[in-house]
Amino acid sequence: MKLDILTKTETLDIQKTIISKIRDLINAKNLEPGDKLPSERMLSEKFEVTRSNVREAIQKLEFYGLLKSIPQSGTFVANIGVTAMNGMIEDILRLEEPDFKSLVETRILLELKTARLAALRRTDDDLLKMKEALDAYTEKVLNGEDAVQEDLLFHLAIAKASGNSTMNTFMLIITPEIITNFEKYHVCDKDLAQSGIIEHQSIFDAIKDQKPQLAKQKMKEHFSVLYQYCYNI
Amino acid sequence: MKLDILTKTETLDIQKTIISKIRDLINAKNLEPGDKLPSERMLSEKFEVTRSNVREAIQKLEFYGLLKSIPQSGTFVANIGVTAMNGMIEDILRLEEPDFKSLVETRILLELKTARLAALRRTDDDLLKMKEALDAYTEKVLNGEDAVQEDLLFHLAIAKASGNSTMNTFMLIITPEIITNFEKYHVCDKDLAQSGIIEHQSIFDAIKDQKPQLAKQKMKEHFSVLYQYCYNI
DNA sequence: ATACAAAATCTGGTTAACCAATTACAGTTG
DNA sequence: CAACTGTAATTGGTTAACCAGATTTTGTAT
Repeated sequence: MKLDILTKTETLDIQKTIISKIRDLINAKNLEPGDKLPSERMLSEKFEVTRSNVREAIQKLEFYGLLKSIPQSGTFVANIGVTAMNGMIEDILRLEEPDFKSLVETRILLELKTARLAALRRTDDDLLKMKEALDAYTEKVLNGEDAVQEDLLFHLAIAKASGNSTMNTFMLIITPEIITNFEKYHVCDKDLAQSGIIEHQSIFDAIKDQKPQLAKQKMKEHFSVLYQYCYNI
Repeated sequence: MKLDILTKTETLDIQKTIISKIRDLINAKNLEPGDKLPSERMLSEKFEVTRSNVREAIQKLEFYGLLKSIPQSGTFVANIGVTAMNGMIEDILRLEEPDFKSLVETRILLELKTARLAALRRTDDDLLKMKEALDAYTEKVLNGEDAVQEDLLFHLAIAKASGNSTMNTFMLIITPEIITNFEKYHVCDKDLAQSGIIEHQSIFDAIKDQKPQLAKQKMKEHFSVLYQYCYNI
């Protein structure tokens, strides 16, 4: 029986409350970029929460670039004005958990772009890594084994070859969630994997031959089935 | 004079070392999805680091969906096989800090898409919020004041209206970094802001009239100057 | 031998004390 | 009076002890 351990949702609610209180405080005190916030201890006392709670809230705002903590000195308002600060905190507070449709939509957007960029920028080393991932995938499928992981690694190899570190990071962020949802909705079939070999090969060839438009086109075809599927869930 | 406080880079290096040791351990013990890792205390002893260090490393791997901590029970390998696990950890370890070019490239990709989606999906409430942001921006510019924040909030309002929570989150993540770099490289001029009024209005109208292709086109024109600029840095 | 119950142990999470660097200020000196 | 210096208070970060729930082990009765 649960007694006093807070659930993840409750913890998140506390965090959101603290964040909005920090926003109110910044507005009330008219703090501008570079100004110092009250210390963590004072905030925890003022808000009647633990210092850990305050720290987590600050770290979240730091992740979104709104605050900046400096050791043995204090926490400061980042170089963003109050207007943007208020707007962004509002957005952060209202952020929903990503739904499957939104994930797939974003993945396709990113993958079409990374395929195109990879065709333009891939190094020989990138090509080698992609070939390895492609071969591993092909072998698994031909053996009739599950190849979801190898599929995924081939796509991540393309993202890396795109030379865009931001898109690479974003792909890494959404990939595990995509996998989880794939398994939940049983998206991947064996016959899909079979046709996947040819499609992957086509994408690889286009990138190898440095044909950006073709690479994008082949990636689009690769996703066409998935796209339809996800819009019907 | 610095004595024994570690810099942020050193802390990050320790974290990367721990992450790769966790990967080695998973491989050595052939841990599969659902299997339990040794406790944080054991790991900290085995790796000869503090438990805090181990916790941070685990939390990072949890962020990327590779591990899952359950209170009073243990840390478990997520539902991702060893192959994908190894590949993703390799990618995570090699992740670079995002460069400005990569940020702008990604922003443009996202904004073209969110503009299009917003034209398709915007609610009346979305439209109202966008109008408010647009008016605030216009007023500032006409008064000859700096309007970077209002500019940004208009774009974030579009991202929200796109109805895609993942893209919305990604926009929030890159926005502060974009601002910082804008200020560093002095990207925004006053005359840019002037022409920005007309461009923003065009984008807004297209979204209001639910013309996705036009919205995308107007957004593209809005970014054309920026695009050229950033590729010359 | 088996089923069940109770206690000891182990777990991730939380908290409060502690750390060293910074900062503010009072005191001192020229 | 100004510049400097040493000391005390303040800061975010770190650590070790603690918490309560989960797990395993042990003991007991059937």
